[in-house]
Amino acid sequence: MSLAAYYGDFTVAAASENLTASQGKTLNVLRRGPASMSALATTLTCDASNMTGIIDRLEKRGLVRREPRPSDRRVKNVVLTAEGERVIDVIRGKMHTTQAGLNRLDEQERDTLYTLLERAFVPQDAAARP
Amino acid sequence: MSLAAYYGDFTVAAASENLTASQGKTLNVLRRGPASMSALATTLTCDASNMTGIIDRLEKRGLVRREPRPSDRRVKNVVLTAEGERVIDVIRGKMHTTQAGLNRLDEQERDTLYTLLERAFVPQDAAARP
DNA sequence: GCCATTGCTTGATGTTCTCAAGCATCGATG
DNA sequence: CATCGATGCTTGAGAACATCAAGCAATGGC
Repeated sequence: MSLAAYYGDFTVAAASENLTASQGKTLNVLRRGPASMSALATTLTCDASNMTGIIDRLEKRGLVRREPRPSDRRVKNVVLTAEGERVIDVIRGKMHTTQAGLNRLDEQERDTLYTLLERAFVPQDAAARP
Repeated sequence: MSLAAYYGDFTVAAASENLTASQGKTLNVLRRGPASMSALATTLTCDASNMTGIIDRLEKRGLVRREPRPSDRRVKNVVLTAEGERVIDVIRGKMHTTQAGLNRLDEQERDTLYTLLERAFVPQDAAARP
């Protein structure tokens, strides 16, 4: 199935940087900007207690940083470090299959695809380009 | 990101039937017909030893059956049981978000979307309709 | 100040995932 | 045939992931 191809590819690319799929997805979400633990959990549709462990491991490797949010001291803002940014860029660059797949379409077709996906699946949020 | 929405939805639907995402994906693949352990592992981009455990648990719940392949006694063919078919149908029916998203497109747009996805991501296989 | 709510963490339990190792079968080659 | 490399699956160990219940700290309304 089409979408599985995308995720399989992402998993392989993430693994090449010694990251699990969940860690890769988390970095990918953080590319858009800092987010609280609960916001990450919501986006990745998992329990908040789950994010604690994932962020723990990413932080231990210096890819991510927990910062307090002054306006609400309960909240931890998770931020990509420079190294984290580098790693997620490398991963995205390595997604050969997806890139090759998208290259099979011309520019106008790619635009159409993105527009349709956006309308179908993203009610609230800006579209992310695979 | 658009594709994450699809999988989040699938995860929730699978959980409502007390299945994990991996178990749900496995049943979903088997909808197309029986497959060997290694074929499943390839499709789901994971290790063969991984499938053993997943199929073990699905089999214990009667959703799936291992059958020997007479032409090659090393191979185990994994087959959906009637109950397994019922469960995966329920799950697919529960994917409200995806359904609602696709309903936001008219028929011609859906066709375009499927065609583009197919051309971009599925070189070898028939297209699967989400 | 009280108290329900929210945000995050901890601990327990089961599942997933990967790797290395193992056993059985197959197919080809001598 | 007999052997031997390759293939299909399983097992076991160790890490990560997932979910739930419980807990603590901070918040905001009363």
